[in-house]
Amino acid sequence: MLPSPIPISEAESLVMEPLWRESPLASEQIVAAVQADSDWHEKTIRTLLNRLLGKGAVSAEKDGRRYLYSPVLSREQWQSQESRNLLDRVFGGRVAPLLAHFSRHEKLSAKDVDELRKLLDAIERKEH
Amino acid sequence: MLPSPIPISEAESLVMEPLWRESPLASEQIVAAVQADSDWHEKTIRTLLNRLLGKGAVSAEKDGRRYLYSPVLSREQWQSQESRNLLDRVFGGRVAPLLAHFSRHEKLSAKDVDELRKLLDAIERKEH
DNA sequence: GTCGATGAATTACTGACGTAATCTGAAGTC
DNA sequence: GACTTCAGATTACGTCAGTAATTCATCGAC
Repeated sequence: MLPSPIPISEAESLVMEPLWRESPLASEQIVAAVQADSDWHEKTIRTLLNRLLGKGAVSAEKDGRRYLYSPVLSREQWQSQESRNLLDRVFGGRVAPLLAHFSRHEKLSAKDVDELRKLLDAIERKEH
Repeated sequence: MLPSPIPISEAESLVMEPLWRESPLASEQIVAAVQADSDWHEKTIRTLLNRLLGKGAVSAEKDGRRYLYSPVLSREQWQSQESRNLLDRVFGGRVAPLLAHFSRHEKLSAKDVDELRKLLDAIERKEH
């Protein structure tokens, strides 16, 4: 069974960020890390952390007087959720139109193009 | 100057759908078209249409006793907005990781792969 | 064993969104 | 011209997200 999607908001994803880089972390460390990239109030960050806990997107283990938090939702799972959501909502669930869109509207560097070509090669080799 | 983004909600995008297929349309036609794909109440659809008007995502021109509506935000512009939003929020603004993600996690048909190869060829030819 | 600090839990407020119901004004009907 | 009808405009209401402030519980300091 695929991991059932855990929807998190954009603000919540920014609180996941430090946990995706390193875990477990104490809330104080999370607050510090998030504040390095934003001007959110400590209270705000703790609220978001608690909501993530409520949703099951992070877990907490008691460490003496405080908790240590770890991600349950992985960054990859989240990226999958969000990508699939865009795909379904905006491109009728089909990948090719999305990629065509990107190739038309986003500047792809020569390096991007090269990398993509290698990806395609790898996919074809896998299919045969 | 790029068209400034007009954020619309998911429900609103479903009301744009018939207008993207054909325009202008009277509200009654829009209601009928949306109801073909959903069970929303007529009032709900008209409310969404009005919000879209307020946001400037559609325009209205008087036609006797009623209005005819046309999209201002094109489907392509909307797809661009949403794609860029995903890219920035989830993939740090870089295209390659997004595509790598798709190639790893989404099933691409042989036809998709072929199509993509052609796109890459076209891009390279344009760049030289 | 009381007091303050500090983390966690609870509560709060605003705006947007989903989902309508109600009100209004003009156009057609009798 | 009063009455109905219907499109559009206004108002409503619960929920969730963003952004906190407030309260509670516990642990260490005196």
